[in-house]
Amino acid sequence: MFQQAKQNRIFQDVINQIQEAILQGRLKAGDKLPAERELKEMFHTSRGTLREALRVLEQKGLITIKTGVRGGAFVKAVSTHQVSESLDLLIRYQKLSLEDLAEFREGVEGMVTSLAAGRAKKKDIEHLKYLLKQAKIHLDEGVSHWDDFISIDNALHMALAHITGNLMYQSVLQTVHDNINKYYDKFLTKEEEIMRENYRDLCGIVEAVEDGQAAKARRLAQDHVNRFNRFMQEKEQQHGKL
Amino acid sequence: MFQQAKQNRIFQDVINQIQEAILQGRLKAGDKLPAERELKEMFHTSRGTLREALRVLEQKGLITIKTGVRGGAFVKAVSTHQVSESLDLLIRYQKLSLEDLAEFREGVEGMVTSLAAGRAKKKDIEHLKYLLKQAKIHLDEGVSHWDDFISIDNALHMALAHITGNLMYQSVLQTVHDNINKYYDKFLTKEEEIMRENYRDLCGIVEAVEDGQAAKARRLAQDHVNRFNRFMQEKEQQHGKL
DNA sequence: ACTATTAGAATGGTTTAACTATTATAAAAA
DNA sequence: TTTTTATAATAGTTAAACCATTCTAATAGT
Repeated sequence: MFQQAKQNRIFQDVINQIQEAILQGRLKAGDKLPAERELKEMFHTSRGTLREALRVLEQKGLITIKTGVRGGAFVKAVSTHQVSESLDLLIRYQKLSLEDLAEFREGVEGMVTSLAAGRAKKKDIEHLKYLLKQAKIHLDEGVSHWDDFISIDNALHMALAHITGNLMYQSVLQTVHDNINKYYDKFLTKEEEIMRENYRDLCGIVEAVEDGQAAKARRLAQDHVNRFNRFMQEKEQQHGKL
Repeated sequence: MFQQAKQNRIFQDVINQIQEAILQGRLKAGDKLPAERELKEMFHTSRGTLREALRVLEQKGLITIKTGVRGGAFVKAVSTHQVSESLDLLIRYQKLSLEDLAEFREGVEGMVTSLAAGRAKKKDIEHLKYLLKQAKIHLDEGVSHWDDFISIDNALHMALAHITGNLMYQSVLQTVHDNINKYYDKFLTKEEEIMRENYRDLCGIVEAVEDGQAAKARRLAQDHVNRFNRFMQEKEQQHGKL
């Protein structure tokens, strides 16, 4: 039920105090914390203990530390980076399979696209079509522009997440993309036919979103992601276990 | 493109070496690392620097540290805990609105329940029915057992996530529950009628899962969560902005 | 012989004081 | 005006000691 209160650890108390200050907005992104030698006085602790606390806060993604004059600990804008990193650890430690991540992505993209279909404004549709145009350009340039094409594909999915107006979907989708893209790179063969198929998918999705057809948009998005996933899993099996 | 190579930081090198040993399986869960005073010799570094590295590894969830004789740094089984923790941090930092969180939960519960409907084994169904029985008991005990009822409700949703066999859904749903329950506590009026309605929902969901009706299960789960969310948002508006 | 107490040792937690490395800025030189 | 150089502020590292916690084994009491 409860976690053991290890309050004997001074550095933990320092971590808590600084973290709370950041989460409550008393310290804002970009703010500079006092120098270590000042902080140590403020917390009535030693420099070593203080530095252990700073290391943890750095690892949590709450601060960055720069050396040199005018250096020090600076408050960071918390981003999805730490979530991605811990997810990456899970995958590398083989607690989480690529299949699970892919299945999760399929579900999330489906929901996102379906919500976007109900909320897209005229300006949003324009932006989606702009991205489609970019995708077409890279498609016409052929398989050498595969990477450009893929990044437009990702941008389009993130644009859909943005249209939902729901930050949670945006963060989660960003994290999933960060992690799964590494494997796409490893397991996806770069063929022009695949680019072509995916381009057709994207056109269909944007059309359904424009027409407000939520169910259709969801289905298309899931199929789209699913095709990617199938290609990848075939390749993965050919490679054998890693 | 590339991250700056801050290899001037010795503790980072220590972190990398120990982390790699864990990820490659040279160090297994439960293994005990040498004592600080030995490790410091092995890495040709000072105890302070070594301890900064251990703090980071601890924060990453790769080791735990115990004091006293026979204490030390023990390799942990990597779990979803860190993903949840960093996601939690992101949610709190972004001050994610109740509406966004609730909408996201609705989607995720829908997907989870739908997947579970396609995968539930006989034993899983038995467990779900056991939970239903518990819920019924708390329901009959009346509104004084509201908290017990809610925790069974949560357990049932997590059980469904477990049935999917997909760790990603499990950790994400756990995080969402942890965060949204704070609001439920604050904004949900504890009425017997609400308990009764929710119990009916749960029965319907389990039935649909048992019959393998994925689409129906999804709809019921979404409606179920949606009713909770509506109740809560009405209350929130009565309270005014927080 | 069994149990309760106590002392010791292994281990992480903290402190202090010094030294090293990095870097922005200001002073000096070209 | 530009380039170089010196300075000072800052994080990074080291070493040695001491404190706090906890397991284990020796001891004492029954």
